[in-house]
Amino acid sequence: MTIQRPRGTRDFLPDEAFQRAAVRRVMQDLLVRWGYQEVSTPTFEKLELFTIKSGQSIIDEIYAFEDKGGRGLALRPELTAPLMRMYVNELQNAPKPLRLHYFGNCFRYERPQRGRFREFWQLGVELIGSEKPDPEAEVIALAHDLLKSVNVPVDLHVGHLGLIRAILGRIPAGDRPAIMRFIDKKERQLLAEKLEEIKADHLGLDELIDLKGRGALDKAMDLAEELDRISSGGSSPAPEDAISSGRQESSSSDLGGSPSSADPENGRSARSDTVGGASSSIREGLEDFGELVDLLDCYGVEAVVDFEIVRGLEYYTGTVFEAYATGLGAQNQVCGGGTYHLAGLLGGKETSSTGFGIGFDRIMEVARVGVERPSPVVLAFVPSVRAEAIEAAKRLRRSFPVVLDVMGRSLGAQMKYASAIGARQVVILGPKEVESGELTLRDMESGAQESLRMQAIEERLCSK
RNA sequence: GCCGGGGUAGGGUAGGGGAUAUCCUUUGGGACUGUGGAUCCCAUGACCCGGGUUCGAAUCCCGGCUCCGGCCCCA
Repeated sequence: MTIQRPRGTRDFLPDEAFQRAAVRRVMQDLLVRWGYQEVSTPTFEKLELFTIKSGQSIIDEIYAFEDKGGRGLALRPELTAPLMRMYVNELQNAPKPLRLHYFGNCFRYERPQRGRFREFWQLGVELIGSEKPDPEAEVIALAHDLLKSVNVPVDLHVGHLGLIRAILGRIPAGDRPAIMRFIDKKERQLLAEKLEEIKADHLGLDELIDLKGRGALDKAMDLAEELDRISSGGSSPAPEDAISSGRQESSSSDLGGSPSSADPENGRSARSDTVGGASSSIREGLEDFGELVDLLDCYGVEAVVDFEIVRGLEYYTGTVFEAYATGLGAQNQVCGGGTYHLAGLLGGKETSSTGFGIGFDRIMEVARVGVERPSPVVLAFVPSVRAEAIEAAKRLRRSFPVVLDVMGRSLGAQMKYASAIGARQVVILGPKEVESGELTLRDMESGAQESLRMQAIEERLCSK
């Protein structure tokens, strides 16, 4: 039996490889036009880079291994963390903001299905150094334009995590996993029951995640103020607490005996000097978010405000967004991103960034760029003038792709081969041509032939 | 990790407890060494893997691998 490729990996034959390269080229051209420079990082990294903020369930999906020196390594499961590692290592003193883009393969040990593979490609950007509405709008508009440039029709949803995190901060840590799960699974009935059970139904969580489209923002503001009133006097945890506790709950399933650092009580006492400003910072966050939505209008980007977007990543802090392609079945999310603080976690100066990743394999199922793979010109020759044929091919290759027979075939067989590989033009070289100094150019579709000098052939075929 | 459906030459297929496994296509050669597509001839090439039942398994049974789709999960 022959050796099969590993599960969840793919071979890309010439047609598909060409299409992928064409789509990639269109998108990368656009990225460069927006001033985002390409960078690339290693295929494998230290395992800790990916586990630093994650629990066991995520580690289970990583292709991790030990090298011969006993180092714990991992094939990268995504590219944001490696990019931020690179930033912290080498680019912290570069002028801000930093506009970077990447295209690379990633690996996850998952069950393959449509639009999901064990080796897959991501294209994305990170704008490092700011978190104001302006950079966020730029990044979201860029994501929108990128998808549009390759004719991927999408629904774009933008949300904000500030308020939902504040509300979760007031729910006992042990109940959060179930609640997050119900939100994610869109189990509204179960969510409502659970909120009632733990007497959290007055916090506005279920109302919040229902907020979509026009007017959602104003209502979210109302909810924020209401939240303020309910929690009379300084019991609101700072956003950072909500974030850090959010991390713990999603990464471990046995919260019963988990460290009490996840308990808002601790965070509260440690941060008692900041509590007064906490809820107002939520309002500020929402105001910025409103400005972002206005800016998207300026960019001509249609986006649905959607407070149900929570994203799986724990390091997102404010604005988040996702794009869903129409007509892709179960795996229709093709793009996701938001604003996050990762540099500090990786040992650098705290810096905020906004970025997104596009699932390249998923968009390839619907992307169209309208270019066809060109086939080379065949230079067919009579064996007696092989040396001259090699010389002629060398010259013509400066202008266009040329292939020469290497099978010792007759002229007729070379013509047959040219036809089989779809060559549109054949240049014929034999003793006659060598003598006259003019080559024969044959159009394979019409069968028309003419004698031309080398330069004329170059000009003719280049202009096509 | 769970559920369902598949796996016969490079691609597509027929068959089916018993003889050399069917056909189309592709590939290489030839008819045909100065002009392709057609036709003909020749050649190469397969029962996913392992175990079981059997005198005999590609066929039946079990396990595995893998592909497709749906869950779970999704940094």
